[in-house]
Amino acid sequence: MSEEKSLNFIEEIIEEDLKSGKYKSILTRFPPEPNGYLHIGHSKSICLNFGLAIKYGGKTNLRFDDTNPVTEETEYVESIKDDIRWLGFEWANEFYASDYFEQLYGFAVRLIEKGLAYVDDSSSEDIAKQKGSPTVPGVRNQFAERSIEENLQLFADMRAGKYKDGEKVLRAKIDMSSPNMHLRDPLLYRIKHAHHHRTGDAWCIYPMYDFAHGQSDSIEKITHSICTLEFIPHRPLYDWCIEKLEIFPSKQYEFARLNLNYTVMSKRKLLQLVNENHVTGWDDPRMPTISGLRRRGYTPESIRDFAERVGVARRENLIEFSLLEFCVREHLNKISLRRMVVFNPIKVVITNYPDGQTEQLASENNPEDVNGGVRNLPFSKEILIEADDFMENPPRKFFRLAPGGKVRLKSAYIIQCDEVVKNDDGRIKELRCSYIPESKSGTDTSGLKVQGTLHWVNAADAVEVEVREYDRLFRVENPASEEGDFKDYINPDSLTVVTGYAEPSIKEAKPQDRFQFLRKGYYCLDKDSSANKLIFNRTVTLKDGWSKAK
RNA sequence: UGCCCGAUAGUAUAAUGGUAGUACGACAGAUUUUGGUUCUGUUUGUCUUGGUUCGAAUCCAGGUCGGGCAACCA
Repeated sequence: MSEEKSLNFIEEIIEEDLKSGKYKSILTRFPPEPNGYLHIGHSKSICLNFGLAIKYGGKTNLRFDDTNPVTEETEYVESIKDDIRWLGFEWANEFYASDYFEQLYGFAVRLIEKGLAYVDDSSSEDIAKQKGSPTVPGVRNQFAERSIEENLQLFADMRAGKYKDGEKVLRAKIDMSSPNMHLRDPLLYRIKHAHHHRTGDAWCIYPMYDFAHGQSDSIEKITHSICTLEFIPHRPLYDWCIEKLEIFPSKQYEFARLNLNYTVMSKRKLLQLVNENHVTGWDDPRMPTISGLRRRGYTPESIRDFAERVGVARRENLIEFSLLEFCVREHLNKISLRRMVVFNPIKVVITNYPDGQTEQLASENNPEDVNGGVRNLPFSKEILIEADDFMENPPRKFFRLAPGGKVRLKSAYIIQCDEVVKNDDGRIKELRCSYIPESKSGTDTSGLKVQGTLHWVNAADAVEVEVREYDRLFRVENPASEEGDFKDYINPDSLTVVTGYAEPSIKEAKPQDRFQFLRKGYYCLDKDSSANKLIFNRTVTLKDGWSKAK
């Protein structure tokens, strides 16, 4: 009750708009261009737009901003819808800017009729030149003097396909000396004889972003059109179009996009990583794409929590990856099944355990979940433990196994190391230990206290699995801002493949299952798995206080 | 040397003229059959210079620094 969460600046605007009666309810939109996969940065925008509508009882449209047929594909449309649904959001309507092409054409005609737009025959080089620079005003050319009738005819001819790509454009007539470059007679329509993923060959002229986005918002009666900071200078043009066309006044608000350290967050760069095979695809678990994070084992809940925690403001930011890791650990800790997997095994022979005997020991599936149940672990004379968990000459505060020392095997017995058997080359062959029969987990009457508890696997039942351990994709915090090519900063060790020896219950793993490999990290089954070869992705390690102390 | 946006602990984000708070990180301790979890504590901050005011992170002015803007991309 008492914890009143403060509002971000957009929520403040919305609450004010609702309170003043400006709107009875709000309508937002998420407007991706279908030219790539969605990434964690988009998830901030998705959570914001959908989250706002949920919070204030409004609705959100999904609108594909598909005004450039050259780069856009249906494959991307499908992946985007999958990702949004997976994140847990439902859109009120699925729209496309291309749905409005006819209407947009009409808007352009209206502008021409008002003397506010003209057809320009200049080359793109000439247009750029005439625009001037931020410090030098632009100059208007003779084409701006064409009559309304001529412009109407020319624009109709553009649509009819009488001209080649680049021969003509439609421009707004605003102010060639505006300090805002976007107002120096911006292009409204260009000719592209290209096949569109939805309208096919119906059109050969396509509206530019600035003539499509705001009007699409307006057509849908979007109340709050939320975009990123780089569109701030577009806002006067957004408002200009709406004002001159006298259509529903949607309003644009800008927030700072999400940046995450040790990765890149631009579709162009991510596409390069895919195309040049630095990763295996858009859903490579090292990618910051939503599909990559999903395959890596991230949960929608953790990503939504992350989006909530990073906040919404207007200043540039670079979020630490550790925050994302915190969010996913927090969720996975609650839901994942505990399993024991040894990565770098050494054999332990329990000398006083009866030959040929195997017993089943129950172990909780998840100590965080009282209803999680248990599974059985076979235990016998020969088991495997982690090589790291034994040291012949341990430093102080080493809570694991050492010659003469005692340690608990998780959910099993306390053992004591009696002898280290080595190969000729001096490497440890096996540890010979004795167990304390009355120290059995749950019925321990030994009275012994040990400092360490180890994970282990019964040697005879160990299941070999492939484990893919991922590390950050880049060696530097902000690859995009480094000198030279961002790809020079790729971390060569972002993927390490190891073999794990898992307890037998791992064979029941299903694609949706999430595991905590005890004392190691969180893992999930990868889609590359087959019946006789299980492959796990490491989502994130467990926090490790010991390796830091060393 | 134009215009626009921004600047609060290491990183984010609050405080809306009246006690600078929260989260993550880091560090220390307690608990623990995961060196995990949980719990407790500690550390570190208003870019700068003036002004307005009883009182400024907040308002005003100058400066500094960072980002954006001159695609027939979105």
